[in-house]
Amino acid sequence: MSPAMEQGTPFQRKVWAALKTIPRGEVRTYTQIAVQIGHPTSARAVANACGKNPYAPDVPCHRVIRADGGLGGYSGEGGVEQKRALLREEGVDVD
DNA sequence: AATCGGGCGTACA
DNA sequence: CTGTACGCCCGAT
Repeated sequence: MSPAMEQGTPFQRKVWAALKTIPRGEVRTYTQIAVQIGHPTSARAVANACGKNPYAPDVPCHRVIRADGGLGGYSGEGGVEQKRALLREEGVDVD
């Protein structure tokens, strides 16, 4: 495990765990993740957790999109641009 | 399509 | 500990 992961908040750990369960080539919405970790109303908090996750591919935050089908954003390098590229490589149609 | 308010966890003063 | 500001949001006007 990465050392950075040991410092995350309890909420963040749940989010990361959920993100890791996303199969390659598929995407999940922030709301879905929120529900999966037991916080159905904390979609925004989930997004916040992801944004504070400048971590390695251990946590595929790029596989998380908005509920309306949009990509949302990306705090990682390359911004939403990189996010889109990754999804497209995994077989996700982002147009 | 654009705008508004609700709702949630974290960081900081 | 209380209050304020913020974010990769969401659903309803």
